[in-house]
Amino acid sequence: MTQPRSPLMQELTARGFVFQSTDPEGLDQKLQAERVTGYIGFDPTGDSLHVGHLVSIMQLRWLQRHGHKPIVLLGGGTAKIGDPSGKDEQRQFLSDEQIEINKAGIRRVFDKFLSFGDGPTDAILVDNAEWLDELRYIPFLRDIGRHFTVNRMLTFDSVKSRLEREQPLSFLEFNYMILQAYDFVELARRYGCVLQLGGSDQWGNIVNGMELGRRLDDRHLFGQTSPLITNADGAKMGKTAKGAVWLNEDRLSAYDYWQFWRNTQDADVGRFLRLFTDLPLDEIARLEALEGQEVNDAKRVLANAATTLAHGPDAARAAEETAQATFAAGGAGAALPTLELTPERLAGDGVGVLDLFVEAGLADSKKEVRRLIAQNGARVDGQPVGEDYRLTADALPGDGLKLSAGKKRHAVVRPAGA
RNA sequence: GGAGGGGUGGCUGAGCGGUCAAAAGCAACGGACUGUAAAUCCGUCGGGUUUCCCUACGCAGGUUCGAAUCCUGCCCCCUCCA
Repeated sequence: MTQPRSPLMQELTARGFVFQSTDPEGLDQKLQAERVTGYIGFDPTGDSLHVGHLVSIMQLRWLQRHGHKPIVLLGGGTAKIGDPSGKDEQRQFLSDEQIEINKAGIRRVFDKFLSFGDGPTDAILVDNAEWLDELRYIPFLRDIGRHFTVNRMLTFDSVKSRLEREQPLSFLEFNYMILQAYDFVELARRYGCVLQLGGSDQWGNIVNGMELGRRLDDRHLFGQTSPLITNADGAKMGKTAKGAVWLNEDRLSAYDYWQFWRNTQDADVGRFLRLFTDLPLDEIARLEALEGQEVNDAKRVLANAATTLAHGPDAARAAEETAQATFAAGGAGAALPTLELTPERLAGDGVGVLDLFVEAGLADSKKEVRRLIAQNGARVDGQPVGEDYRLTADALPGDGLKLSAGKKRHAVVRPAGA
């Protein structure tokens, strides 16, 4: 492929967002010639998005920053069906109420990354339930269904893999790709949208939409996918002990989010800086070249930049200060999870370690605390404690004590009201 | 509809009357080494009022001193035949 000339394509290519493209040259030319409207679809199957979605989110952000118009398409309609490409199990049906809750949560995430409004490059959020819920079956089959051959549909990976593994594929799910293809056409008609982005698993769906647009309206639509992002171990990124790394503050604190990025493996730092921050490429190149202990500086920059995007500069700064106070100075930072204990609880014998650690969220069960203690991993104010340790009122200063489970997990206990 | 195979801990997957809270691997957690990295090594890995008790091998019963293991019924999945 020749070097792209449009700023957007240069940016996306240099940062590693581009995997496959239906017509790279054509898209590049169009991007130079005019303002392009592009979209990515998100299924509102959860009330937040996680770092796995970040590659898509960042692409929409770049689209907007380079003067084009992003559409966030929420699959309120398709969420009722479930994308068969995922796993073997059929998708759970979501209630309408749940879908509304999820849409609101997702909208909150996008508010951080895009600017919405009525202007020409302002992002808009659209729900495909708007047109899918009203579809009439026979007209849809006649107008849209005629353009799909089952023969072809059977060759798409999402379907093929199901069939090959002899996993059931319901007719309901079989329709997903048609509806997604139809979404693209509908967005093209309503908003002049000509570009669909997505993960590499969406290639088939994207191509379908593009072709449907050509057959139905003689439109030239473009599609482009991004690579599946794994970490240097080859594991899908964004999985931690507690599950997904959420972008909503109420699912994952800004401090934990910051820590997630701070703990990036050395080998991933450069790639992640390019994908998940807005930092200039030459700056990233400099950070990427750091070696040995100095890569920690790059990780801190990564954590700050990524946290600023998702939670704002204040939260990022607070997270960094807490990390600094906790790890470098061995103290306790303000953003650590905090357990408050009432005077009543602290009276007399006080609170035992087992309860203390469980309540502080550092262990899931008392047994786990026992295990921690047996392995010397449970510390109060930096000192290893035994199973018989009890926290009493006079042992708890007003500014609290630091509880630690292992070297990385910390919390603070303090008297209530202090 | 008929015949056969199977449902085990977060996942993969052994066990097929007692010594089974259930091998092994992965994941996870703690420790050592480091740089809040990776790799490596050691340890842990259902819960509790912890020499004992509770819950657990698809669900519900039964046989037995004793069942993840045997029997009956039900649910679900797979294969072959129709």
